Amino acid sequence: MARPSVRKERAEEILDAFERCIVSYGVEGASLQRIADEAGLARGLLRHHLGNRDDLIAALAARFVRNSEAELTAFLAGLPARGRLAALVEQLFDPAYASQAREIQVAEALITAAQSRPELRAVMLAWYRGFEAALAGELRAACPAAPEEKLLEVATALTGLYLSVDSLTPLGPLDDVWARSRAAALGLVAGLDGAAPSSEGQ
Amino acid sequence: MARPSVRKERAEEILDAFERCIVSYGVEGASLQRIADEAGLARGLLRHHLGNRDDLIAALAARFVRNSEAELTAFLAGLPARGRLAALVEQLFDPAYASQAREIQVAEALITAAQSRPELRAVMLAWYRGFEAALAGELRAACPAAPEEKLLEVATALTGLYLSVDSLTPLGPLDDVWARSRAAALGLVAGLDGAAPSSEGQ
DNA sequence: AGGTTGTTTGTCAATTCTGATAATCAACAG
DNA sequence: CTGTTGATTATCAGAATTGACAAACAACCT
Repeated sequence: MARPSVRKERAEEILDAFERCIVSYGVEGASLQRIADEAGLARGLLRHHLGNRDDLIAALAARFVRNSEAELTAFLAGLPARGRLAALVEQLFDPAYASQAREIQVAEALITAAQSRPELRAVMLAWYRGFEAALAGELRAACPAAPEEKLLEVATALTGLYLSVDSLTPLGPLDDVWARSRAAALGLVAGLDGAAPSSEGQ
Repeated sequence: MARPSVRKERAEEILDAFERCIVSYGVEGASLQRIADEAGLARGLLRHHLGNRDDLIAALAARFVRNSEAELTAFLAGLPARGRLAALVEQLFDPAYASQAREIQVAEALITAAQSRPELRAVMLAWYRGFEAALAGELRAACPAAPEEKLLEVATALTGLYLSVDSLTPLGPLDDVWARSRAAALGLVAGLDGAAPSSEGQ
């Protein structure tokens, strides 16, 4: 019938640019003009493809949750069967693997924005709970003998450490913080199967 | 000479309002108008008392570090001699004591802003390092037998958990996250003088 | 070619934000 | 009371932001 649509691609590019701006300026500091410049598009196209500012934020949050859950699933699926938990922590706290650092900074920005945008609250809370639950699931599978509350405790702690270490990236490399967070995370995981740690050390 | 000055008080009120706006909208989303409304003052007075926007941010960051360090010192000084570390963790992760939650959210916002405002980077990095070092000092005094790297590891982890749990407050109460973070923190501290840790160096 | 649909550019007005200055008001000293 | 200094209000112009619309343009179909 008519001209093929690039709407999907453009929408992705715009949301990518939005994320880059959010990392630098926060949600409320990312103006439409900045986003358009960052995406290399005219500002009017943002409106054409995704709507006004609120629509953009809603679209970003929706895509963020969708992609984040997919990445997490893929990440967990890629873990080896043996030494699984160690590998999980190892990669989670590897600054080289931290291409996801931007994702986490976006998450933090969206959580902050939830303070003045209640419609984001449920979305981001569900995201957080999903992340926590996914880690808890891994821990549960690897340490079936550990008490449930202990599993949740470690899952919460791993999530928290992961969030915080990524949120510090604007301050610089901080390799020692990454290393110590990883060491602490390994210690927490090792404490799950008590005196019989399946695989420790690196 | 002349009329007594309220500059100090006004400056404090303005910076308080600035902090409240930052918690809701982030540093770049806190416009001068919003700050003025929040403080109940005319926008012109912000300029009169503290200068332009950059001056305000600089003043806020300076006050934040100053106050935060003073509060931390007072907090540590108020800890009991016996069961000191347990009390420290207990209060650090007590949502009731979380009047400091706003302070931490301000810290996170300033760290985010450091991405686009390099002059904040050194300030906030020093703040973070100071917090970490203060905790490490407490741990060192309480567990002189523990290896230094282990002390730093736990100090980093406690700091990270504390930052992350506060950064989630926009999502709601999350009492379980507080409780589990506290439990994990207590576990980390207990591991310091427990069985000889096979600390894998880095 | 002609028509249809999607894309891009340009422009518009309304609002907000920022920096700056001038004028007004309030407290106090002499 | 009068002058000085600080606090407050009022106002201004320039820039940025946002939402909205219209016209030009490009790709594809019949």
